[in-house]
Formats: sequence, C-alpha cells, structure tokens
Amino acid sequence: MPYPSQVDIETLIDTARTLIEQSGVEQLTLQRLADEFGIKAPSLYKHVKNKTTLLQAVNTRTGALLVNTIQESLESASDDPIQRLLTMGRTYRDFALQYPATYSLLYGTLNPELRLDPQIAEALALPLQVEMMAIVGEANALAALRGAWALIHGFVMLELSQQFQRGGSLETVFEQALLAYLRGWLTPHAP
Amino acid sequence: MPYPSQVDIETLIDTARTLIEQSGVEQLTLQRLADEFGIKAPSLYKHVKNKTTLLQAVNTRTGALLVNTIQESLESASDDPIQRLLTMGRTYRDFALQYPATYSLLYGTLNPELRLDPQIAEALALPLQVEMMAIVGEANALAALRGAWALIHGFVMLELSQQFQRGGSLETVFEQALLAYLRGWLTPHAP
DNA sequence: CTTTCAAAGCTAATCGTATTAGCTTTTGGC
DNA sequence: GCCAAAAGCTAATACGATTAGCTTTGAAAG
Repeated sequence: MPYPSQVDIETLIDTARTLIEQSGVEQLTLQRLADEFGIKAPSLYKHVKNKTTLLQAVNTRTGALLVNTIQESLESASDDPIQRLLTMGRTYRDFALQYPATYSLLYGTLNPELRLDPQIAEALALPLQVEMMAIVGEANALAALRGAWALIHGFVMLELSQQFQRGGSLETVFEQALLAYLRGWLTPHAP
Repeated sequence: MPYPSQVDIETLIDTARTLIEQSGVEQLTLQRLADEFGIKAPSLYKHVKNKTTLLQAVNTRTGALLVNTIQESLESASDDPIQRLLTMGRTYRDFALQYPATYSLLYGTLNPELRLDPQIAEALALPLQVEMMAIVGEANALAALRGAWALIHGFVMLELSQQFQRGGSLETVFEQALLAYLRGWLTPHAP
C-alpha cells in the first residue's frame, strides 16, 4: 500500500453525519469535511465519487443505525405485540430526535438519488410487520403497517420542524395517537 | 411610477412555484427565474431580499393555497364529522400529490427560515380541530388532531418519496388508516 | 539497496450560483 | 423640459463542486 491514507471510508461517512447533525446539511461542504481529516477538498474524490453518493452513503448508514437501534430495543421488550409496537415507535421517535438532521435527510428530499436503499427500508419495515401481523392479521397487516409507519414518521417530522406549537407533552401525545391507531384496527370495521 | 416593472411579486412567487414543481427546488436558480421575466438575475433583488425569503414566500403561498383548497372541499361535504375529516384528509393528500415539490418544501427542511408561517399553520389546523372536537370531545381534541395531522402528513411524505414499495391502492390504504385512527379515538380507553 | 508504480495528496483552473456595488434608463409629476 | 426614484444592467466577489494534471509516499520486486 502506498501513501498512508488519512481517510477511512467509514470514518468519512460518520464524520459527515456528525457535521450534518452539528450544523445542518446545507452547511456540509466538502471543504469542511476535508478539514476534519487535514486534507484538501479535491482529495476527497479519491474516496467518494461525488457529494451525492456521499450523502447517499450517509443515508444508508443512518438507516442501518436506525434498524439496529430498533432491533436492540426489542430484545428487552415484552411479548405483547402492542407493547412491542409501542416500543418500536418510541425508539424510532427517540432516534429521530437524537439525529434530527440526518433523520430528515433520509426522507426529506424527493431527490431519487438520496432515496433510502430499498433493502434498508425493507429491514426497517420487517419488525413492524411482524407485530402488525400478530395484531391485525395477515389480510390487513400491510395496510396497518403503512399507516403506523406514516403516523410515526409524520409525527416525528412535524415535531422536528416545530409544527406542534401549542405545547403539552409530545411524548404522551405520540403514545396516545399510536395506541388509538392500533385500537382502531382492533375494532370491528367493514372490510 | 418609474420604469414599468416587468415583475409583479405575486407572479414572481407563482412562477417560482411552477419552476419548482417542474424541476425540483435544487434546480430553481435566480438566473432561471429571471429568464422567465426576461430580466437578469441581479434585478430580482429589486423585488426580493434574497433567495431564502423568496422560498419563504413560496411556502406561505403554498400553505395558503392548501388552506383554501381544504376549505373549499368542505363546502360540499356532509355534516358528519368523520366524513368531513375524511374529506379533508383526501383533499390534503390530493393537494400534496398535485404539488409534490412545493409541498415537501413546506416541511421537508429543518431550516427555521423556511418554516411555515405559524398563522398559516394555525389556519390549516383549525378546520381539522373543529371536527376533532366533535368526534373525540374537547379534552382529547388537541392530541387527536396532532395524531391525525401526523398520520396524514406522514403518509403523504412517504408516498411522495416512494417508500411504499409493495404496491396496492394507496388511496384505499390511506382511508383505511385514517378511519382506523379515528375509530381508535372513539373506542373506550384509559384517560 | 534501488527501482517501480499505484494510491492518495496537492495545486490550479473551470463552472455555476448567490449576492453586492455602482451605473443607466425610464417615466410620472413638477 | 427637468428630476427623483424605481427597476434594470454590467462587472465583480465569494464560495462550492468538480476536473485535470502533477507530486509524494512506501510496499514490493528485483
């Protein structure tokens, strides 16, 4: 191997994530990123194709982290599907609140280039789907899953963009809403 | 009045919205916008402070449009609060699907500068709140409202960013989910 | 030990975009 | 006809992404 690399690709992505969380995506410039490694901006091109693929990688990393975090949270959770779903919801929300900038980068843009890797999306949906199946049955699982994801994601996005102006414990509201949603699927309804 | 203006501020904002819908926000450049009016980019600064305030104005316009659209849809709606809520949800979703780029600009960024004018947010929440009050009562109205908004907004954002990979009628799923959510609030539950 | 060569850096340059400064043109009201 | 201010324009600056082409380093081959 020639010339000892100052840059490890994993570290590069993590550093990018950190910078994004510190000052927002708009503030992430290749110059600033390069500074963190004591190199010049153009040298970064030896490690990534361009800024877009870097952000893609950041999204993949964030998604993988989220999947792991949720899986871990389930290990210590009860057996009750509803409790497990609540746990996932709480963990999801906590994650988004902990990494607001990278979380919203995950879904905030319509740019197809930044779209979350379908495989990660799949892995994200899976545990949710398992419990949904147990709660509402196979026929409704996909629909119920999508709605739950929408509720959770939407809540978190509105919370992050400070759209819940009128105060109150958002944590409580979040659980109330999620529980109401699940209750709704358990209540008799037309097919 | 001096020098016949080529630019009317309302038209400017609408043109910006159109360009954003046509090619995405990233593609909206002051140069391209100026071209639409047959003037040079720097001349735009006679009409707007900078690009950020322009985008702010775009958001305000989009928000106002959304509020109007929802209000109009309610005029021909039934008296049943649940039906009215469903109508609002459908209208909201249709609006977002019709103006995907500007809709996601509304909430897609964490940038406080682009945050939706609280007054518009208020006007948006009001009709939803009225029906919620009728459905779940005053004590729960705020929580139920927030959850409904989260569900609707989240669904639309996931749909726009193509996260619902597995097909099926999203329109149906959307209504199922919203109905389930409302049903949940109507079902007995702990305070 | 020397040579070789590819990876990883660097500098210089290009291009696109936002924004500012300062000049010019137009025209309603005098 | 004159003039002030609005609306345009050109030129210039700054910054960020990206490319081209040169240089350095160090492991491995001889």
